[in-house]
Amino acid sequence: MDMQSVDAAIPAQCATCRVRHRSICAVLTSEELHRLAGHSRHTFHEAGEALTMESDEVTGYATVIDGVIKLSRVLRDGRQQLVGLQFSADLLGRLYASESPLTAEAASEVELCRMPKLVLESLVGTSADLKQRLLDQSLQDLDEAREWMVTLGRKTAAERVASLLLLIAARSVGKGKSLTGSVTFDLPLVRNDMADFLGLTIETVSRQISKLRNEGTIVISSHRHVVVPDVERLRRRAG
Amino acid sequence: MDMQSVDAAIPAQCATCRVRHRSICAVLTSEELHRLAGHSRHTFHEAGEALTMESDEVTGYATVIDGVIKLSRVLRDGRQQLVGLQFSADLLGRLYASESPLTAEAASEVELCRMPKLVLESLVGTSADLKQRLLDQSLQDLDEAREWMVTLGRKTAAERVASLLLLIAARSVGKGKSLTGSVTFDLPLVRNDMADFLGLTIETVSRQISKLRNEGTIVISSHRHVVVPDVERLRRRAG
DNA sequence: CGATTTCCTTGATCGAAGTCAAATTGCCCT
DNA sequence: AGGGCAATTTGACTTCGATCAAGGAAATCG
Repeated sequence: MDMQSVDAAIPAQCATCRVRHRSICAVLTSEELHRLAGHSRHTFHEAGEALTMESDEVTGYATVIDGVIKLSRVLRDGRQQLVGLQFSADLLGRLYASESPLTAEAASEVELCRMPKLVLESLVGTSADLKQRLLDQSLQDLDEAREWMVTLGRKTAAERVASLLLLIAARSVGKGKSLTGSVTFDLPLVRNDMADFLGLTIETVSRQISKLRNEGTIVISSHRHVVVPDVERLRRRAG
Repeated sequence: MDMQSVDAAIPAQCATCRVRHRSICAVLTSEELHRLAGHSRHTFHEAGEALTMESDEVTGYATVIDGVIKLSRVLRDGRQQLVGLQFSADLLGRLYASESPLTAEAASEVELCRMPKLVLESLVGTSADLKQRLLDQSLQDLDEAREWMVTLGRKTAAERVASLLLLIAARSVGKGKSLTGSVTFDLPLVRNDMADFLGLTIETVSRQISKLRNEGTIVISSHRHVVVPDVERLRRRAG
């Protein structure tokens, strides 16, 4: 078996996929890829579009090709809390749940690769590698959720904002890469979303950003573009 | 193969185990049980004893036989946040981590069934059922962590205390059982632990408990014993 | 059994973040 | 380029929970 034939065996739509080597598809054999690709299709969504509502029946999963997705929960009286962000290559959807425990909403323009619920689930049943990958991913998501519990429970407003900037900075440079020196990125969230992620009000978020800007920890142009001249300094501000 | 011979094949120490049918051991074959039991031993710990420290090297996992364990993270300046509780039958330890991301401390008297890291991990590699079970568990832990993020980010002090009482009440009646009518249980946490779980101070927790007591939502005798005459009413107070 | 320590409650005051209100900025769209 | 709208910033004031302080109830121990 030479490389040529292996490559040829990959579905056409997967061969050009930008997240092919970082998504769950990275652990699938070409045969498994075919099984999945035969039922997959790409969809496009604009910022603000709801992708899944709390308590909705779950009909499928999706890999995030491009864009950022907000995961949130809402209390009966309307108070909202973001509980996670999903970036490029992440898998969207609560595995095995018949109804979604969360609301998923596009924070930016989003491209998804959707697949039917049962197709992915049966693949999990037959591929130990895929199951392992999903286990690793959910353990890491759990670590991140607990880390964020510390932010929500014990940090000041300024520390929370700094923590969020760090989190987004880390994602924007790419998973696994070290975060040092200076970083530049665009915020995928509007102030309101930041407030909902941080358990604060929009006014408090704005004031804390101004404070970080005034003390030189960050430089902001046009509300969305952020420059962090010294990541270590921002990290100290994050508590 | 008759039932007698199957039962006989179970390790002696497992045959009398109180959590045998609820812990990860429930999905193991008798052969796998033997592999595990050969390297397992029970340990006993008193309230307040540290079981694992943040950044400690992880040498093993443990099933909680009896008692309650606090999982926490501490900021450099000493602020502490509980990020989870582990009850009877739960598995203690972050799978695959070489160093613990959390501190684990006994909240009450605790009995553990300890097993070496590599023994469990190799069992996960060979048993699809075990891997599935661990995946299900970590997905559920993630759901709970996110649920708690809502509590920490968006609820008032009174709602947080009510939420914690509900969480403990649900665990005390047993997983999967419905929680309605009236419930009675003992708090496994002192006020200080409650405060650290809720992102509040001990004084605020005490005041909110007094408030819930004065309005008749709960009845408390001797600081630890709680009666909830109407669970639905407590649920409304939890936001 | 009384002494000591730890845990819990309650009161008085303070401060960080929330609320209400009013600019200001930037973006989209003819 | 200008008008309109949504997002953001900033200011004035309020409030909820933190902090500081004291006293009371329970568990622990000699």
